[in-house]
Amino acid sequence: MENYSSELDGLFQALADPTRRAVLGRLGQGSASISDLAEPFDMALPSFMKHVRLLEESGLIRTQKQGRVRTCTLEKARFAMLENWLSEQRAIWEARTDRLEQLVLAKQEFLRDQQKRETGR
Amino acid sequence: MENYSSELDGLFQALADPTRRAVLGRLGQGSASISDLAEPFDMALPSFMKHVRLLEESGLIRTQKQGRVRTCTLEKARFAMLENWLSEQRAIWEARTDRLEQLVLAKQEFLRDQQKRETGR
DNA sequence: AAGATACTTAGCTGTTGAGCTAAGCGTTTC
DNA sequence: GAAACGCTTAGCTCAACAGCTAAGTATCTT
Repeated sequence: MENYSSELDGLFQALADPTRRAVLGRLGQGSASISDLAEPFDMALPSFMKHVRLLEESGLIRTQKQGRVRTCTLEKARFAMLENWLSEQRAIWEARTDRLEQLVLAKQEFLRDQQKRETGR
Repeated sequence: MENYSSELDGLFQALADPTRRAVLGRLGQGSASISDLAEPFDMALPSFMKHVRLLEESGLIRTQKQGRVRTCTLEKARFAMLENWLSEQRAIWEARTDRLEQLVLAKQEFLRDQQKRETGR
């Protein structure tokens, strides 16, 4: 039962490796079998499989086996979670800007009122 | 001398931890000192410092010390690198769609030509 | 049925990550 | 100048990660 935060953990963790990012790139061009995916990498198959499993656990890919071949597919929808997190961050920055604007506006108002008081108008 | 890929490694690695993401959120509201940042977390200061250092190494924050206080600032520009990577991925997907379209178009053309041959026109 | 193929499991090694405590250092504050 | 403050360093533990080899299983192919 993963919550939002630990899903993000897994997502970013999965992306923090060049092999796995390369696999995602490859899968962006279309589904592929494990050994097709593994071929470009100078790595023992069991090592490569670990990357695939991590990617699957993070939700970035789906896999299914037919006969002796396991086919991997990109789960494009999962990328929305990243966009979403980025938006959240930006929203925080904007909120701060809003607050700054409010401060500035409040100060302007104060100064205007003060001037009214001083000039009697 | 970090290259693009290892910078991404560091970036995603830095984001793959809830404490660090929370710090980024906090810094989105404005700069803060180490101890201000550390206050919400039930963690020894040296442990917390490691997170800060990782964030700084990833380029997501900048820090500077005045007197005994170190102030941390969000490096918003760094987030563009994420957007950029996401765009790259999307571009790959789109390229694939283009190729599919070309296949479909090629097939249509083939069928049209074939029909011409069969009908003699 | 034998052999090749495509993973899969088990288990080991070395490195990195996340946390801790204890103690140190430079800067205020009193 | 002593004490308090705000980090900082050093060094330890435990878990997770990235890689390996060796051997196993299930599915084609011949």
